[in-house]
Amino acid sequence: MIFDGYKICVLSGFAGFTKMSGEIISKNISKNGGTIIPLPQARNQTSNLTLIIVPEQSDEKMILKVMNLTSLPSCPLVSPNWAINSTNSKTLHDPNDYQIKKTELPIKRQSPQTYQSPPQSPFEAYKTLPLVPLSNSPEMNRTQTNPILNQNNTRLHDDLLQNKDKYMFTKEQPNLNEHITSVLEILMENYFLLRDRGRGFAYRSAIIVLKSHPEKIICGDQVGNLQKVGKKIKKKIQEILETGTLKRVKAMDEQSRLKAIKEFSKIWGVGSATADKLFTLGYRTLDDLRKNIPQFLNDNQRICLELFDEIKERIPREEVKEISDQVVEYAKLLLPNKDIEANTCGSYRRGKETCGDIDILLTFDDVLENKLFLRELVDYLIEKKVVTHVLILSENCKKHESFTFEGIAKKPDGLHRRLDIKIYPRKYYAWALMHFTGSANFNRSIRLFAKNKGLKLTDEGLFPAIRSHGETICGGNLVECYTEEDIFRLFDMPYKPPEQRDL
DNA sequence: TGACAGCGGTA
DNA sequence: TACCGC
DNA sequence: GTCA
Ligand SMILES: O=c1ccn([C@H]2C[C@H](O)[C@@H](COP(=O)(O)OP(=O)(O)OP(=O)(O)O)O2)c(=O)[nH]1
Ligand SMILES: [Mg+2]
Repeated sequence: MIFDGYKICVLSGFAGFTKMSGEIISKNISKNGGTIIPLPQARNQTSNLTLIIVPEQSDEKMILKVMNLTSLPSCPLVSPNWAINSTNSKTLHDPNDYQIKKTELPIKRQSPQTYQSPPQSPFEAYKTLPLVPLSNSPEMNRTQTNPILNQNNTRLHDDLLQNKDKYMFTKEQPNLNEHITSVLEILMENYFLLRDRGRGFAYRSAIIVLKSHPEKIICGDQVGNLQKVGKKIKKKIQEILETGTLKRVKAMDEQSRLKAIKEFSKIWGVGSATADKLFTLGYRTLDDLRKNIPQFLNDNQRICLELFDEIKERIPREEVKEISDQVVEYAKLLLPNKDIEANTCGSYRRGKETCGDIDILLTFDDVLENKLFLRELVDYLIEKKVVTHVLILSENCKKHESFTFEGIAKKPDGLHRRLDIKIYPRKYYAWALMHFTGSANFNRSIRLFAKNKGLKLTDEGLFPAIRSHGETICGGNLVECYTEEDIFRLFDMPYKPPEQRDL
């Protein structure tokens, strides 16, 4: 193990080095024999540390502030690239070559290890092979396995680790038009709440286009002929650029009906229709609801009203990981002989600092033979006081292949948090991972792309879509994919890391 | 003038 | 089918 | 609201 004996503290979350990157590096160091010392402990025993990994762009002042120390520790400060390159090449690189500060290292230069050619990731191997072209041609509806994807890769992996170097430092392609989309999003939400689905869809489509636009729009004529942005929306953009807001939004803010509906619909299980009904019954605020709980609210809606103040809070990334780790630990305890692949998805996987909920994907073989597993896991989590409420516990009734839990969990002294667990058999891993990583708008976008090619993309695969009057009659699986890269390749698209799927 | 992603659960 | 949420 |  290349990092054997190394005690390393990883500082992240500043100077352009994200916490997610820090987590990935830490995970890799542990996997390769190193010991990660968390910051709180590291503070008290800096002399015990072999080295500290700090952001490439950090300086002394920032590091002192993050570590809450008055003077720099004696151990070397090393760039994350040291760990990345070492793990990638499976040889220990000399930390001296990666020092952030020029202080001489007490570490002695290691003699180079016996050379091993770095094992190519399956994805790398595909790179040199010809792409399988997509087409609408009728041959497509034959169930066929892609010979390229079929070659060697049956091993699942946490692609977060596999692709770390691909995106850890890749420049994010952030939404350059947030100044516009943030306003349009309010409009979109309002229209959906008012059940004006037409305008809701219109703004949603335009927002997706604007968020993907590689250029910041600062003047009206830059809009040009962006898809889905027609005369009316162009005018709205113009107004936003001039005034920073929209008269239409201001006017809507005055509507007491909309204001109340918006409030009510934040409760899990309460949508626009129920919210509207509540308003008609005379309710105006959440407190009105709490004082006099409407009879027609079901159990789940009541639970989520009760816990509203806690559930509404966003969850710090660290806590998402803690609860995930708990859930996964119990899952593995329950099926000790299974090789369970666990991924925390949703906004967590996309690298967000805070998340609306916790989305856990569990994958293993023979899900069908373990129909009762999710039920057992949930019972176990309830017993262990991790899960406090069950909202939905279901098995995919038609085929009994995938399973979903939606509920509420918390850590011992923590707030109540929304928790989703999904279980899929291995053959759906890549599709389910992509689905559950989102974002929802990213899914809409790529699914529409597939649809326009005569295909149907779901959490279970890519299928030929033979449609008659909106009905979809589909044949078998189009192609097996084992990694998200495989899926992007199928679409002939460059791989997009999760953090760039934030549409 | 229909579609705007595609799916499962609940009532 | 309407509604709701992932 | 926008597009095919
Ligand atoms: O309408 C939806 C909602 C969700 N998803 C997928 C993508 C999404 O990323 C994932 C998890 O859903 P969630 O509602 O938790 O969204 P999130 O992206 O994790 O954001 P948040 O931070 O609000 O949880 O499920 C969809 O495909 N369609
Ligand atoms: Mg989520």
